[in-house]
Amino acid sequence: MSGSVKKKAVAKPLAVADVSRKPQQGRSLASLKRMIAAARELMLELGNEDFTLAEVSERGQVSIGSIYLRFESKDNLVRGVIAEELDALAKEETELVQRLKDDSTNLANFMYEYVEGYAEVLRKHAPLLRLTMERAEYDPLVATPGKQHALRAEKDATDAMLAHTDEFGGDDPADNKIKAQSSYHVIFSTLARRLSLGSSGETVHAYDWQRMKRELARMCVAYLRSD
Amino acid sequence: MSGSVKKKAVAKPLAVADVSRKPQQGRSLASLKRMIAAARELMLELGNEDFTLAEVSERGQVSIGSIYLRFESKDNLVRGVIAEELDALAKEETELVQRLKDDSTNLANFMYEYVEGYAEVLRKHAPLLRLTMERAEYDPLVATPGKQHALRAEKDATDAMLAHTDEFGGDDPADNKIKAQSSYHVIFSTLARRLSLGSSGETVHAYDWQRMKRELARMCVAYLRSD
Amino acid sequence: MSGSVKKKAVAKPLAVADVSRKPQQGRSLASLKRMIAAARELMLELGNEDFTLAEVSERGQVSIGSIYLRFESKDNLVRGVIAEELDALAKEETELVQRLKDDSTNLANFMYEYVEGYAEVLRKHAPLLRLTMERAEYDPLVATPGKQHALRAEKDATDAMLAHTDEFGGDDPADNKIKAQSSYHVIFSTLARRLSLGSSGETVHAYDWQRMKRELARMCVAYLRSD
Amino acid sequence: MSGSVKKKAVAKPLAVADVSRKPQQGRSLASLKRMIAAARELMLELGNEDFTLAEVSERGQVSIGSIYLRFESKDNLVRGVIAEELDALAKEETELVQRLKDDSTNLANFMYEYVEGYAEVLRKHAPLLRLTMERAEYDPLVATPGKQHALRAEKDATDAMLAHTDEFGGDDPADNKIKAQSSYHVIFSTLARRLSLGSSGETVHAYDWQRMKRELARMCVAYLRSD
DNA sequence: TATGAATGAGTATTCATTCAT
DNA sequence: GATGAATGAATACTCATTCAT
Repeated sequence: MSGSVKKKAVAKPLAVADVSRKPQQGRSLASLKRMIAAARELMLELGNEDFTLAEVSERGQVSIGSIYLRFESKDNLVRGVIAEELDALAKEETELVQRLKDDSTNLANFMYEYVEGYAEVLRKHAPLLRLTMERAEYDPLVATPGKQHALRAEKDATDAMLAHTDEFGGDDPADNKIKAQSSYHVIFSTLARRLSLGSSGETVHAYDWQRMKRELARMCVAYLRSD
Repeated sequence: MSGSVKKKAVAKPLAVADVSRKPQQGRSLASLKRMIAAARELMLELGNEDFTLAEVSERGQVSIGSIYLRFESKDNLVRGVIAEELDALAKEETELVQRLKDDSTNLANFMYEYVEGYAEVLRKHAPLLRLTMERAEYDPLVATPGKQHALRAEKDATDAMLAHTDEFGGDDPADNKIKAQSSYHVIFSTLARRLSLGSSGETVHAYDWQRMKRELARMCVAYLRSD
Repeated sequence: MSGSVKKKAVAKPLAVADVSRKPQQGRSLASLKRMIAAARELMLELGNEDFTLAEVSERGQVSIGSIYLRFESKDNLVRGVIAEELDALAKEETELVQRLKDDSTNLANFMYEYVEGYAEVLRKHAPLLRLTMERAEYDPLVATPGKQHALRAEKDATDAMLAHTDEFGGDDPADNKIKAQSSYHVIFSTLARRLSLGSSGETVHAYDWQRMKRELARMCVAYLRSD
Repeated sequence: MSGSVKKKAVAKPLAVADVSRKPQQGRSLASLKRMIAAARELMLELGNEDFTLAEVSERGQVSIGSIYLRFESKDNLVRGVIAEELDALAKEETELVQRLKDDSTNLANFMYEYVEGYAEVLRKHAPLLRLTMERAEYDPLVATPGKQHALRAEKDATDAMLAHTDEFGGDDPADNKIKAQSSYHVIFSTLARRLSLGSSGETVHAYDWQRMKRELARMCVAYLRSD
C-alpha cells in the first residue's frame, strides 16, 4: 500500500464526503459508520496502514466489497477516518476560542484559559492527530487540508490574543502580531510534543502536565508584556 | 516487518555496538560501514522501513548474508543506523553547551547563542531525527535510549541556564529550575516542530526560521527574568 | 467466470431464444436489445469475457438485475450475442448461394463469384466470428451449434458446386463430392485465417486480399477440373 | 492478469532466454525446467492464463518465489513456455524442408511429401500452437516473434517449391512465386484449421485427416501445373 | 417486474529470513 | 567467514451473483 502513495503524486481531495463515494442514508449510513469506526480503532491499535481490510471487515461487520463500495481504496478509507477527525477538531478549536473571547477580560486570564482549554482539546484528539501528522508526511491529500486547518487555527488564536493588544509590551503593531504568532506556535509545539504528537522519545519526564500548561501561559504572558 | 515489531514487545538493546554482532576490524569494518551508510541513505529516501535488504545489498555492495552476519534482523540494522545518529547528535549537543558555558557572560547572551546553536545542530540532524522519533513511537528499543538521550540533553542545557541564576526573576531555587526546564522544552519543541520532526502539516508558514529563533530566545529571556 | 465454464461440462442450449429467458415484447424487448448490443460492443472492445456486467449495465442503460432477469448467467449473455451473430451469418450465406445458383452458368464463373462473395460475408462478420471460435474452444454450448452451422454451410456450398459436375475432371461421383468438400474447406480455412479468425500471428504478409481471393478460385477451378 | 497485458503496449522481447532471468546451470536449471513443464501442462489443461502460480508451484515442486526469481511475471512465464515451443517447431520445419529438398525429385512427389510431413509437424505442436496464436492476438511480445517465425516458414517452403519451377504451368516468374505462396498459405491454413489451431467449431467432420492431406497436395499440384 | 447494494471467494506479487555451498 | 538462491506467508482489490425493497 505505502508504495502506491509514498513518494508518488496523488490527486484527490479530502474531507469526509470527498473520499467516501456517495451520500449515505439508513442502513448504508450505519454500515459506513461501522467501517470507519473499525478502521479508526485498528489505526490506533496498529498504526496508520498496518491493518488489513479483512480486519476492518470482521470488526466492523461489513463485507470487503462494501468497503470498496464506499471507498476507492484502502488509502481513501484511511483518509476518511482522518477527515472526520480533523472536522471534529476544528469544531472544538473554534468553540474554545469563541467561548474565551466572550469570557476573558484580560490578557493573563485569556492565556491561562486558552492554554488550559487548548491542551485538553489536543489531548482528546492526540492519538489520531499523531497518525494524521505521520501520514501528512508522505500523503499530499492529507497534508494539504492539514495545512489549511493549521492556518485557520493559528488565525483564530492570534486574533483572540490581539484583542488584548493594550496589554502588550511594545507598541509596534507588526511586532505585536509576531509576538502573538510566536506565542501560538510555542504553545502548540510544546503541547503537541508533550502529547507525543511528534514523538514519544522524551515524553516521560517527571515534569508534569499541569505544571507545563501553567508555565507555558506564564511564559507567553511575560513575553507578550515585554519590551 | 512492521508487524513483528509494532505494538509488540521486543527485547534487544541499542547503541551502535549493541545491535551489531561483533567488534569489527579491517575489511569487515569497511563492509559494516558500507551497509550502514546504504541503509541510512535508503531510510532517508524511502522511509524508516520502506526499503528492502536487497537494496541495501546492492547499494552497499555487501551480500545479504553479510548483513545477517552483523545484524540479527532488518530491525536491528535500522536501530544501528539510529544509534549512530544519536551518538553523533549527543556529541554535538555537549560540545555546544560546553563552548557557550565558557563564552557567554550574561543570560540574554547565552539564550540567544544557545537557541541559535541548538537550532543548527537539530537542523543538521533533522532528517534522521524524524525517523528516530517516528520509530520510537512503536519500538521500545529506540524509545528507551532516546529518552535517556533527551534527559541528558535537558540536564546539560538547564545546568547552563542555571549558571545565570542571579539574573532570574524570582528567588525560589525550585521555581528557577522549573523555569529552566520549561525554557528548554519550549525551545526544543518549537524548533523540532519547525524542522518537521513531528509533522509537516503546519510547517510552511511565511513565518520564518531566523525570526523564530530570535523570538524563542526573546520569549525565554522575558520568562526567566519575570516575577 | 472462466473457471466455471472452461474445461467443464455445461448443460445449457443455445440459439437466441434458448439462452434468453422469455419471449420479449415492448419495453422488455427494447431493454433486451440494449443489453445485447452493449455486451456485443464490449466483447469486441475487450474480448469474449473481459468485460463486467457493471459495464453492460451502464452502457446499455439496464440494471444488473434486468440482465439476470433475461439471462441465467453472464455466460449465457455472451452466448446470446453469439447466437444472434450466427443467425445473421447463416442468413447471408444462404442468400449468397441462392443468388449464385441462379446467376452463374459455368464452374469457373461460380467459383470466382462464390469466393468473392463468401470472402465479403466472412469479412463483415469476422470480429464476432473470431470470438465465437475462441469461445467454442472451451464452451460446448457454443461449439455444438457452431458445428451444425458449419455443416449446413458446407452442404449449401458443395451442392452448388456439384451443380456443375459436368465440368469436373474425373467421372467418379464419390470423388466429385470429395473435391467439392475439399474446395469448400480450403476456401473457408484460407479466408478465415487471412481474416484472423484463427490467429493474427502470420496475418501481415504483403500478399494481399484481392490476389488471395483470385488465386483461391483459380486453385479450386484447376483442382475440380483436374484428372 | 489479462488486464495488465491485453490492450496495452508492452515492450519486451521473446525467445526462451529473453523472458527468463539468467543463464541456468545444475540444480537451478532443473528447477527452471520443472516450472516450465508444469506451466506448460497447466496451460494445456486450463488455458493460456487460467492457471494459478500456486498450481505451478505445487505441480512443479518449486516455490512461488523461485518462479519470480526466473520470470519477471506470470505473463513472462507463459511467454517462456511459448518461446520454447516456437523454437522446437522452427527446428522441425527446417529439418523437414531440408530433407525433402534432397529426397524429392519431382513437384508432385515433393508436394505430397511436404503436406504429409508438415501436417505431422503441426499436429505434434498443435495444442501449444493454439495457445500461442490465441495469445498473439493481444500480446505483442508473442505476436512479433510469431510473425517472424511464420515468414521464415513461408520462405523455406516456397523456396523448395520453386526448385521445381520447370514443372509449373505458366512461365511468368512473378506468377510462379504467387502460386507458391498461395499454395503454402492454403496448406497451412487448411491444416491449421483442421488441427483446431484457429477454432474447433467445424472440426469434427467425417471428412478425414488422411484424405484431407491427399486432396490438399492434389489441389496444389493441379494449381501449380495449371495455365 | 425492476433495481442496485451487498457479498466474499480468489490471486499475483513482495521480501525478510534461512542455509547449502 | 561469505554468499545469494530458495522459501512461502501475507494482502489489496475485482466482480459474478443474490435478494431485500
